[in-house]
Amino acid sequence: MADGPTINTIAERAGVSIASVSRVLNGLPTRQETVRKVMAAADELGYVRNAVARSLKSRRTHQVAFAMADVGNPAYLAMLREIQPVLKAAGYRLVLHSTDAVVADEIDVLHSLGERYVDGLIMSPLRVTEQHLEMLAAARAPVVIIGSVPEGTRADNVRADSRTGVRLAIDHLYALGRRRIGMINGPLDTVPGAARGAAYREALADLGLPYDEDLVRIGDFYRAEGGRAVAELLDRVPDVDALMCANDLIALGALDVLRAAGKRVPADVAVVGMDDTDLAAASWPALTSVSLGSAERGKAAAELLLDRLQGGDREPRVVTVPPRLVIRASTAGAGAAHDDAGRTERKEGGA
Amino acid sequence: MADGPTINTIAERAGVSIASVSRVLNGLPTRQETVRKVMAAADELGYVRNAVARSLKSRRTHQVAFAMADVGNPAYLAMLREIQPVLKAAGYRLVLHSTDAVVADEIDVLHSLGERYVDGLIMSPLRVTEQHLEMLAAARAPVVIIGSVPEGTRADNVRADSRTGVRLAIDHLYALGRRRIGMINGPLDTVPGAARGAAYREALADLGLPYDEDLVRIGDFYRAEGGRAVAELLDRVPDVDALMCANDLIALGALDVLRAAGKRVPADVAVVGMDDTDLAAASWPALTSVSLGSAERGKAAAELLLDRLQGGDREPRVVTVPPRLVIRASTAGAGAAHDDAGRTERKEGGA
DNA sequence: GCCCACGCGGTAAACGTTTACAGCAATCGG
DNA sequence: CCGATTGCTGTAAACGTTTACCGCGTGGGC
Repeated sequence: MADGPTINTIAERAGVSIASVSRVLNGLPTRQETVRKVMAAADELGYVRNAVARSLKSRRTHQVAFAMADVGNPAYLAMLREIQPVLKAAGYRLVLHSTDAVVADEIDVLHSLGERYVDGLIMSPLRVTEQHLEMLAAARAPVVIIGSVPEGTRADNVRADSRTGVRLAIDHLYALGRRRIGMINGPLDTVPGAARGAAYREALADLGLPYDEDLVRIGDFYRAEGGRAVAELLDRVPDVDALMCANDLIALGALDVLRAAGKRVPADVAVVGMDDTDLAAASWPALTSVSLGSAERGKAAAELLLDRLQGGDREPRVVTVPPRLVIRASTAGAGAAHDDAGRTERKEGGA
Repeated sequence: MADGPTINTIAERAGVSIASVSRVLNGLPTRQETVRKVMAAADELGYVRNAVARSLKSRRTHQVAFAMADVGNPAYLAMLREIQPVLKAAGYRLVLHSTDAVVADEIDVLHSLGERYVDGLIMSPLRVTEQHLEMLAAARAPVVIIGSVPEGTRADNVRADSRTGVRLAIDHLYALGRRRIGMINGPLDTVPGAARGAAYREALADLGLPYDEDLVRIGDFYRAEGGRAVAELLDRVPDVDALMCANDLIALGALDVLRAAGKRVPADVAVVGMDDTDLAAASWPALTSVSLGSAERGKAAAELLLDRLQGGDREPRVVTVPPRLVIRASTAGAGAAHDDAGRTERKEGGA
């Protein structure tokens, strides 16, 4: 492999100084003749700029990190799908971190910003601890947080509005005549878990429905756990007629268990998921799901970060993406509301 | 933010030379006293090593790139999920490229290896062109290809065996008594498309079934396209009794269309997908699917690359991951073969 | 015909590390 | 008691760029 050509090799071959080579390569004003010679030499040698040396001098890596809680979670993937092209278009590479929602790993990522291998970071922590906030304040590079963060945190922030989202779903169920509406939630010490639980309670209250502890079960944000929680709920409240699930995976678990228990969906029990992932459209019956705009949030986060990287020191900005209820067969009855091809068309929404 | 501390700042503060600081930081033999002073200074200053400068000098970036054809495709995601932790454990960061299966983009990625911002690359091209091979030969860093590559290519290579995979599926359908077995394939100029098409033909021949052009439809590897192709097939061959789909997305499209056409699955038409993605377990009826070991392939690729990065110049190696048929309700009848929790347990297979 | 301005291009320093080499003190063997 | 060895440490050069600065030659204005 012979240790590729450098700017020096070119300079020698073209008979000019390395400064000139650099200038040509960067398109700075240079005499035509010189440009020609340098270009020719570069071509012949198959020269490619060394990104590392460049970064060292220019203090810009043209890399951005995205720390996702879980590579397996389709909601984060939806973000990733949007983030990637935005960054790419702006000439940034994407470094992917998976933190498995482990706080220590997230802190690690924030700490590693000090190594300066990226120009900025997009992060979506499930839990936000005191330590997160400290590290955030001390961060050596701009950070955009996807998810809610306390008032006054000095970081750009993109939020979903799961409160309104849950509200949309409950109203929908209510309008369908459901009155025994259960909730299957994830851990309450997570940001989304807490928000969704509170919103559920609030929505019931506003509709004049009683809050019944037996109707609320806590599991984890995964399919098997969700199923387990549903089984528990069925045990206590056999006549439940609707389930609000804190995400789509839980809802899939709910479908599994309901089917096994001989309940018809939606005739006996209507099911609503959350995040409107690809799985919602793939399942059968297709899941009604509250879209929290994962894609839009990803896009917004990427754009905020780019803006901050290019622009200067504006005040931190908060973007809130409105939720949207996507109605499918799991609530809308036998009409098999065939929304079909999954991704493709959903282009409304977005602030 | 004040321009973070460098090795120089520490040296000054600790009253030693920068060489000593570097030595301490790298754990090279040093007097206890010196170690103490340096560590203290580093701590007080909140020093973090600059990765870029480090890379420049050491010629190692501790980054590896993964170029996936499509961030949306669950098969690639399965790879990603395995690649990420392997790299992380070895101290490498992951740079993610999405090429949208566009040849020019893939070539771009190969070319950019010359920038030396990564130590190696894992790539999974859908098509392999002459240009790919040229660039591969000239690549400035080790590359592992996931997918088949011509004999004699000097690159590590991880393959699926879709030939055997298709065979498993067809044999299964045959054993269930199906004789009018259709195939919905992706483009024939892709590596997997070609392989799967040929394998289908072969499998039929071996079973003594006639090859009927009307039973084969070509679409693309997506859901809507898959559905369209199935509709076409139904039109020509109304009594088709089984469908071999070239991937799970196509199979989902098939389920959509069959349902709309009033065909029962599997009673009237059995459906087999391929790749055994999460979607297969989520759909209803759950899809029988041929696992081509995406996860295993990802893992193997990462391990090959690491080995090459650490070890020296061994001969290129080819790893083939055996396929596995995962039987679910879409072929196995009403028994609703509840394989449930999606990921979690499937731990067999793997070479 | 001089001086100044201007356009180019070269020299060298810097970015923050790692590391070869040399120097120096202390220790050991003879 | 001296030379050689050993154990640490400091100096300086490199890694491959970008860029501030300076010098040179040309052309124009007076």
